[in-house]
Amino acid sequence: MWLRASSREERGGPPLSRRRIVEEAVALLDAEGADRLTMRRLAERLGTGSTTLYWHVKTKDDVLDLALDAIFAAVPIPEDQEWRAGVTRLIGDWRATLLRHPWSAALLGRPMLGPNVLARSDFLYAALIGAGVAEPHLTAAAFGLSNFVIGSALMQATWLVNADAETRDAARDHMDHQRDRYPALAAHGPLTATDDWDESFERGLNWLLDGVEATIATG
Amino acid sequence: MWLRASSREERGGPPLSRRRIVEEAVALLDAEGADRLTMRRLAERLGTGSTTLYWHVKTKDDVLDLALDAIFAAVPIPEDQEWRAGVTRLIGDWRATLLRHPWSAALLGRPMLGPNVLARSDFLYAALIGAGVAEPHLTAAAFGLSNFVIGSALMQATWLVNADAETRDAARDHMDHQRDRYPALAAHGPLTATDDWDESFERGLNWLLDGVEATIATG
DNA sequence: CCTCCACCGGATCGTTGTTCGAGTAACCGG
DNA sequence: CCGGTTACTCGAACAACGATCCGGTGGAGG
Repeated sequence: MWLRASSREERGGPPLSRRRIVEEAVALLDAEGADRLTMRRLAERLGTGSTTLYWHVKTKDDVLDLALDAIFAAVPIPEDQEWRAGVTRLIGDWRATLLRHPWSAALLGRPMLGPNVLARSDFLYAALIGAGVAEPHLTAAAFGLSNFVIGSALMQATWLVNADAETRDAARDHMDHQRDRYPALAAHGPLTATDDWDESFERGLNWLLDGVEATIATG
Repeated sequence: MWLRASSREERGGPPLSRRRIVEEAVALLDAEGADRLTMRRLAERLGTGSTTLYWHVKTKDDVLDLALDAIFAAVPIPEDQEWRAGVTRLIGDWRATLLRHPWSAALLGRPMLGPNVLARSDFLYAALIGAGVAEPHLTAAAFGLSNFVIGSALMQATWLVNADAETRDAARDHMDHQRDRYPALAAHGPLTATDDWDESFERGLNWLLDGVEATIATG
């Protein structure tokens, strides 16, 4: 009796569930990064055996897909009346969430079909339609805005979060030593400490929104 | 003598070199995708033992970094006089190369410091500077254009190349069954067969370029 | 002929995702 | 109260991976 398998309390809290697995996966990813996420390590944090996870989840990729969608729950769906304010807020929060979980940038190359992502994409389309954006501008606008925020977050996460200071310094030295080969890049490129990611993002976003807005009147 | 280790001809052509390894890695990635690239399989295609590769290359990540940079050799550095034509051509060829090697999209999350990438980034900065774009618009323009093409290629590679038809159909069904939950998305979103990736890309790119151009006169 | 050194690869280690099958606890109709 | 079904757990094991160790091998130079 007393030698039997550990009770629930000893294993740490509530029973295992897909929900708990995803929660802990996000926490693990936030704390240690993408390459440290292992089914065994994840199970250990949950106080269970590693193979137990496969009852609730089909593969590790499922865990990643679920974790990726889960973080977008933190992106509020705007309620602004003015379309541009709403879209700006959505894209900004979208980017902030991606940067708050830098491991997510590396996962953007997989189909995002979770409910949180779909709901926010639906808002984007609805906001643009409501603003009077029609095809073929509509698809271009939705794609352009999504792709812009994805690319921005991916690039920034790569350099400012995922890359350690050692890598950044090495990159700086690497460019300094080849200053004559890449003159414009060395003088004005990134890593020159004069760049402001947030401001650059906002400018680019406004260029896109200006272009979208210009298509409304003219059709 | 005749029973000794295989001669060079039997092992397949020229001696091993970092150059040949990268060439074969790109060929393997093109043919079978990113998850099928293995040091053992790569060595097999080269007619050598797997551990031999580690003499020419430090880790597998090095192979990926080298392969990623290698494909950008196919992006010509434009010689247009007009800055906008040159930038448009560069970004377009950049995108075409990423889509021709769909595995590259998943690797965009790692620092790109290879000579081919740096040379083309340098051209982008030089073209913008030559056009009269000054800070803070310069960084925003270079970032915006790069991030836009990266995001676009990543998204398109995800859906049209990496995802098999089965996944695409499943996604379509998934959205059809939830048409009431995501009305705008189901009616106008991607995968509705009315979307034209190339045209959408061009429109978004022109919105960005219009915005950049507008900053030249006003400063 | 000998020595050195760039280059090669078999054996091996530790780790990973995933499967198999034997378990156990809780519930349910009788 | 009981027999059996269902939901869930997990140790052992497998195949494949990236990487290292260390003993080779062959050609160039003295």
